[in-house]
Amino acid sequence: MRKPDHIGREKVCNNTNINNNNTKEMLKLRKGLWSPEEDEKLMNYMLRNGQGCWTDIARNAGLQRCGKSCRLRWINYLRPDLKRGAFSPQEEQLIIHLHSILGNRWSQIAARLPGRTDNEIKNFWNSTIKKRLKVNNISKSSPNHSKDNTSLDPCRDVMEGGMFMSMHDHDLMAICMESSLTSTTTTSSSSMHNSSMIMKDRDDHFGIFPPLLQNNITRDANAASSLFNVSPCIGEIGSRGDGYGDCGILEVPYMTGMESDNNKVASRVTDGDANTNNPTSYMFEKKSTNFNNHFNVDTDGKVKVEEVVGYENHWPGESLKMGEWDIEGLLANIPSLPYLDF
DNA sequence: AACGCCTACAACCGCTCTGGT
DNA sequence: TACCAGAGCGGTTGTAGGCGT
Repeated sequence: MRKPDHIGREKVCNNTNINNNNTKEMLKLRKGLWSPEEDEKLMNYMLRNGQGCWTDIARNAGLQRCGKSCRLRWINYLRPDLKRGAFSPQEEQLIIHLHSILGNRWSQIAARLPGRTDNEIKNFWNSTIKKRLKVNNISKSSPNHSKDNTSLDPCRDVMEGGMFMSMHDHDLMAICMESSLTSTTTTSSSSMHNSSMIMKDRDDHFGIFPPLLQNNITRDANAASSLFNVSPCIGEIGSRGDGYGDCGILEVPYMTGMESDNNKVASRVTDGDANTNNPTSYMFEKKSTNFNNHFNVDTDGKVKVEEVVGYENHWPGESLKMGEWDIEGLLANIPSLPYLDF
């Protein structure tokens, strides 16, 4: 990409961490691109001495760089365990998947992609994935497509456009699951491409959780099922008569606690319909004692969403922040993570 | 060939967090 | 408890190189 700045720019490093008494030293600190010589110095020092105080490393390695700059260079470029090159499709999907759960927590996402750095992932997201999703959304939002008045439904737009909206960081969340299928639909797996699982908070902020991408629906749905402690399925979601109905959205008023919350509705996509082996059926199971308040199980055993329900374990005004979630715990249980073949 | 626009990504910047005193 | 320094994080910027005209 950019050529190394061999000449070197000697500027004052604005690192606020630098002791103000070291003004003379600061004036010598270089900024900008690293030269091969600097890389070699830092690499050699790190391999000999290992990681320590970055300010000391910068000084002891004979680098006219601030510790912060050295740290960044090591982490993002020099580290021996870095995996160079383009992101594989698997990595890409995992990034999308994790981003739907973690948001812009690049370091946490990077921690689950061996050999990749947060900076790399962040750049990849901002330059490639974000744009691609935007393009997808625009192409799906053509006049012909949007003349359907249900397009006013943000959930539908988000899902059909394949666009990702960041999940609101706080408030209660509902989970929506979209399927272009109905119980009577017979489809190939390709018909599931636009299926998404949406999280919605009470302010109608939506976020996909997780995004169900082409050819990955089973995997992602399994991830979701793991997060929500899913048990065997008993029915297939149908539709309801309101704005969400056409796309078969399941709305669950509150999701929390993940493992022990009795008030959640399990959801899952299975490899086969319980009756028909339809490979693309959404299956739901009652996890709540209030299940029948929210869903009707008809004579065919099909589940229909009837109404939004109250709260068993959490009163309506109670808010929950993403930060309070046990993200580590959640991610530890995602069965789809091992699919990455590193 | 020259020019301009676009993209990818390295690096910077500013902020928060954390641990030590 | 307050303060400080270092580490770490996420957002943003700058620019080399690719690509189209």
